[in-house]
Amino acid sequence: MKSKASASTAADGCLTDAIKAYRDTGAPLEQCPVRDVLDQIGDKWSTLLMLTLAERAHRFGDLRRAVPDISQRMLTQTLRDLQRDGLISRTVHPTVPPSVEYKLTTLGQSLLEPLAHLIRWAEANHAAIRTARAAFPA
Amino acid sequence: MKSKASASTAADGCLTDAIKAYRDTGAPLEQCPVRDVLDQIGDKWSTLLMLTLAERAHRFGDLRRAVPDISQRMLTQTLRDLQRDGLISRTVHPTVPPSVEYKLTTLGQSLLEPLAHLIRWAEANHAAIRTARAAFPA
DNA sequence: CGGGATCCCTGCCGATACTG
DNA sequence: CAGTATCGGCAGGGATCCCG
Repeated sequence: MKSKASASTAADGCLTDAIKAYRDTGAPLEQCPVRDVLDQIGDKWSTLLMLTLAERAHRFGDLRRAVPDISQRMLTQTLRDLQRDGLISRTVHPTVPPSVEYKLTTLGQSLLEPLAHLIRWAEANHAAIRTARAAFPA
Repeated sequence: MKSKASASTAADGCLTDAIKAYRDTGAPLEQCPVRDVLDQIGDKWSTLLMLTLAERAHRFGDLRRAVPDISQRMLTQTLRDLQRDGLISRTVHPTVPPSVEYKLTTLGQSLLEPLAHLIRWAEANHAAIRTARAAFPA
């Protein structure tokens, strides 16, 4: 990595290496890990549910109450997608009425750490973004 | 923060605090910093362009070549949105033919650091995700 | 309680053509 | 070269109803 004497950490150089290295493989761009992961966590609800489950395991109804503005269709679907990718586990307790518990898997918990950085950045810089946005001409 | 003796870092506790603290303010959920930022970087091209610009400043055509599968409509639009949020700068050189240079702002560069964590996670765990995905019943 | 099935609409995004 | 303008598909996602 060429030194750039910038204020940031080692982030600069490493970032695009990932993309370029992948591009050089000739593999279809759609399978790029960065794109694949970002597609998943970039949807409307995944991250929010991950954060909610980071707190503690939740039942279906708990999640609805924790994220009031999600439709149960999207709740079901997002949970299934997260489970499909191995980020959360789904446990059915054969009680009556049924009870289903969702919790993060080890893989899902490992995602929390990079997410935490992003969230801290969001909180720290949200004001700056909103300011820039307001100052921008229509 | 209650100790949980989990394997992860201090991530767990801090994460949801952000959401909950915001929820408690009674402010509209739509203005939650986490949601707002995620909405922006979660779209199809923003992150990819940020990463490309992390390498070096690019002209419009350079970006098209660097990200081959983006339409010029989305390139224009995504660049404008990123500029609007103060993440990149747009400099027009009054040459003929015109030349426009895009580069990260300081704010944009600061976003690279949390993004780098996410990308490293994506690279490290992409295989696990694909495995889980393949093993999941239709 | 925890979903599945269906209807429908918005807006994201691609393709194409045109301009300074 | 660096855009703008317009059209159109279709997938993301909400609302509602139904079921074990």
